[in-house]
Amino acid sequence: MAAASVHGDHPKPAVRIARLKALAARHGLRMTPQRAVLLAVLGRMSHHPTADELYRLVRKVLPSVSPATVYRNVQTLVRARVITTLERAGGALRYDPNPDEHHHFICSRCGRVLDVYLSSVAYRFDAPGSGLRGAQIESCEVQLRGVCPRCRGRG
Amino acid sequence: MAAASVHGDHPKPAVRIARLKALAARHGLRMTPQRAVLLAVLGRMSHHPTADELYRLVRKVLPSVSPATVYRNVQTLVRARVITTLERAGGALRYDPNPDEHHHFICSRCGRVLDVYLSSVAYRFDAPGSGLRGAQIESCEVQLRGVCPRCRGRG
DNA sequence: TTTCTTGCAAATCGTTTGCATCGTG
DNA sequence: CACGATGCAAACGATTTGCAAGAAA
Repeated sequence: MAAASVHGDHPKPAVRIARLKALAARHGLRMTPQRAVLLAVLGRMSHHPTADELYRLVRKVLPSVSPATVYRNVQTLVRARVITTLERAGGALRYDPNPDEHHHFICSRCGRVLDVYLSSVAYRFDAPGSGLRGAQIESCEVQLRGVCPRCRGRG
Repeated sequence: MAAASVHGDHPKPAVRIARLKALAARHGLRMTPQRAVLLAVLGRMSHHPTADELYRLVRKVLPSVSPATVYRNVQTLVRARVITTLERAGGALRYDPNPDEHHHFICSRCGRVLDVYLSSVAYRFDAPGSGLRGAQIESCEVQLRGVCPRCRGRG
């Protein structure tokens, strides 16, 4: 679990965009102008946009793009594991363009979601017999909740 | 973090319903017939229903109940911290009637969500300077993902 | 030239709201 | 009796779909 890269400052947009495009290509996705712009937008993004947010950003570059195209494309990208969806209920679906393994912190005051890098996560089952005997566990995501630095600063 | 109760088998419905009603009363919620039935339905439930699912169940007992009433009531119950919402993106919002502290396992094959009881969760920040310095962390939920026992049995 | 993508418009799904009425505390 | 709760119906936002035309590979 957890990689060895330097966190806190992310790679440059150009690098991230190239990574996303490479991932997309590897999965046999055709590189249309719409998709290229979408990936460029995603690669420049450090937060967790909704599909509609992405649509509006793509439209700035390709004014004739259709919402359906963006909505379909983000789904395609999720299916191809180029990006992921944020597991946050309520409101519009949010996407996560950060391909590095990470966890999330949700501010209970302002709702912001911050990426969190944990170098080790350990847990123990309370009652080993519960309901998971025989399950195959593949991944583990931690959601921390609390008050973000910005909100704390304001009292 | 984590309590000392026996898990794996849940308390009887009658006990759980009483607990939910007590919680509701403590928050000054009026006990209408609709709300009583909703709580009874919730207390009998071991999975994570959508509001619509709850509506259909309540309607079996109170055929004239309105969807709006059920939708409003589940929200009210969440606000009063009688139940919680499941942090699962996509599709309809799901509610969690289990008032004990617990975590979740999501089956990547069938989508089922199982309650998981962990007696200890430990983690360490990778880069202490990241973006959380100054944040106040209040809770930590773990989402495990993998293949559930039932799906594994089927290959 | 085959197959994946797009744009458009309509449809759908889940959820919320305004408002007059009702009933619990 | 006051205020919270209900039912109804309409409104709403987010997302999905069918389909014909267009363009990557």
